[in-house]
Amino acid sequence: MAKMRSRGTGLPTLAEVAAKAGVSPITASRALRAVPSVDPDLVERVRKAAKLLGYVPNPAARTLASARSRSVMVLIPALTNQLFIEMFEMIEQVLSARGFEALMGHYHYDQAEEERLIRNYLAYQPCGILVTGFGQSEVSARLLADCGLPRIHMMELAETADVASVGFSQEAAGAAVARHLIERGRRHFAFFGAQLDRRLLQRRDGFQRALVEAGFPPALEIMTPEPSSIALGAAQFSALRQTDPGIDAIFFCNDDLAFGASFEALRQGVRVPETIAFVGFNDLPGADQILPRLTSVRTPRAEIGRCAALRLLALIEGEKPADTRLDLGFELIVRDSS
Amino acid sequence: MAKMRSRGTGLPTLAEVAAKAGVSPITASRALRAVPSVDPDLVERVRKAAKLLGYVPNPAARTLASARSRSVMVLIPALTNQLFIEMFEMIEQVLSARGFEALMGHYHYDQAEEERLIRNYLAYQPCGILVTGFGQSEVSARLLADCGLPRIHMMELAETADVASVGFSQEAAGAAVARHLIERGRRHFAFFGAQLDRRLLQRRDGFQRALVEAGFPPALEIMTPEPSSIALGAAQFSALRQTDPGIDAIFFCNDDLAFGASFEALRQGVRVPETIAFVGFNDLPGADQILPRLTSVRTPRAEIGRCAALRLLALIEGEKPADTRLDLGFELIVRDSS
DNA sequence: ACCTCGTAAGACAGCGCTATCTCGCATGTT
DNA sequence: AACATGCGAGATAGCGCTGTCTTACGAGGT
Repeated sequence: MAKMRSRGTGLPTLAEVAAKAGVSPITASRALRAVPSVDPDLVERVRKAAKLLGYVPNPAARTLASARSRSVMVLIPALTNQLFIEMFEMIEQVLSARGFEALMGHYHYDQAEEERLIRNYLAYQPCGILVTGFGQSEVSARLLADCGLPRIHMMELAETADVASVGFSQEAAGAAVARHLIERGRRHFAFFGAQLDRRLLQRRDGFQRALVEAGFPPALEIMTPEPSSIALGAAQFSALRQTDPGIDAIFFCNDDLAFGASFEALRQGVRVPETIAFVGFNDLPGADQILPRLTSVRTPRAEIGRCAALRLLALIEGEKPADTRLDLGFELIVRDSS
Repeated sequence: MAKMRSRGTGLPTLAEVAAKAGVSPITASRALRAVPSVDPDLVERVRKAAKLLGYVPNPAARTLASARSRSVMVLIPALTNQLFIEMFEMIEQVLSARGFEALMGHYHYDQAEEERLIRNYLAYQPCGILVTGFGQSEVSARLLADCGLPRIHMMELAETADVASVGFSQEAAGAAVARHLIERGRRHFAFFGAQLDRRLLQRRDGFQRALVEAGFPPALEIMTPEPSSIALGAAQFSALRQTDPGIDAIFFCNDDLAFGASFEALRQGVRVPETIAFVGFNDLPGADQILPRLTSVRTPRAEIGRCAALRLLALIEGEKPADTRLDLGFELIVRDSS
């Protein structure tokens, strides 16, 4: 019995479970993996033995033997944006309900870091990939394509039909904001951007295009590559009031910028929406509480996470993808700030 | 050479690297792990070959062979509190700089979920554990103790010297807030709590004790087990104004509650700090921007993450722990709200 | 009664790596 | 010169599990 010593962690091995159930290790393995060709009675016995011993399969051994883990690589630009947390939590929930795990990595909106992450996580032999958007470096894109793993891009919609994507049209969202502000009688527009990732630029493009199509000059762009934050929004707004007091509507690329600007407006006594209208993006918690309550674009991040995870699991299980593009839309939530 | 086929992911194996460098696999393994007894020239050659081929070690094989991974289990109550994100990012940074990885799990402040997580992650054979606080279930505590892995508790300080901890005194922080409010001439206190985890209760205890010691009656406690949020803070404050208009100082267990209350106060025309003083906790982003700028307790979460990770790595490398308790303190940031 | 066939259970090997033991060689000692 | 010593490099085995092949056995056909 020396061969059946427990693992260092104190967890039992499959062999011990098999011995307890009076079957061979292979049968125990099959029973626990729900391989169909096992006698239901034996399955029951093995299950019971496993539960009794507190058996947890060794994922390292499993991965090594099968050349495939039960983990899904999930790549997220940053953890500091609540947006991605909400998306990720849904992904995790769907995966764990089906016995999969999320191997989550975040790269601070940095392509090089994303590339390192992909390389590292590929070594874990994940069974699928969920990745945010399409802004990868060329090397990253090739790594993702060459590994041949099922993969779904989230938050953005693919331009071609050969890649699966779940998200919404960032451009359409930007355009919707423009139309709303025009409808409210605004004439002098600004766009506030930070971080400057791909999706933000798409929103801006949609916003500008809609303005131009309606006969307005393009909006003033206040852009910075630094991360979006409340303090930054306040500073940007303060600066704008100095340089361009005529602006009567601002579209913020993210709610936190809008929050900061709202605080600054209150401080300076600038009246929102009378003097200037604010529209945020994402409808983060607090948008419905701040003064004035913020008009914002509600993005379906949780639903994106859920659908992307479900579709990925379908691909992993060998299903043929029906639609490769899933547009979950967005919703403009009009509140007091516009 | 059939034995040297690449892995399914397209990544090369150690054997391929070794062949390229003209050494045995075992020497390549040692060279890449920086085992001292290898000729520097060979190390160089192996390194070069590995780089050329884009070699990434297979963590499953490594873990299986050595019965120990390079992963550290990191347990966090929730991802929705920016506090823990900041702590986690520091942990990750320290770990990855030393070639370790974080195996992060969050349990929605739920003991049962935490227990499941521990069991699952133990199967990954991590080399150490970073865990938030001391509020584990008995089973979890036993699992953690029995696995014999180096472990450090974060955010809270241990009561006994046999467990390592890095944090600050939540009680002392609560007491400091009480003293500050008393000093500001406040007389009628309330404590707003949500989530009701251990650390929150410690803060409350410190707050109440300091009030009583100064001769005041204990503060009115507005507590709910639901998660802390901006909307909740607004609702709690609104309710309090109805039931207890005489309260002239509130200590919020987390800044988001204070944010919500600040919005509601603005909406209702309740003057802060003239009519009522607000003190938050954690000094989250935005506390310095909101109206009025919020007095809050700045907690050293990033530093806690950094120190905890460094100390854990020291333990993993076999060092004897000097201090088992590391108190990183806190700072009361007095702003306009009190 | 004989054979085929399908199904359930086991045997076997091996995933990619590292712990451990072994060996060869250069160095130092008397 | 004979021997002990140390050190760098290789050989060997095995981590815990699963893919694949093999075997045992009962059912069904003639």
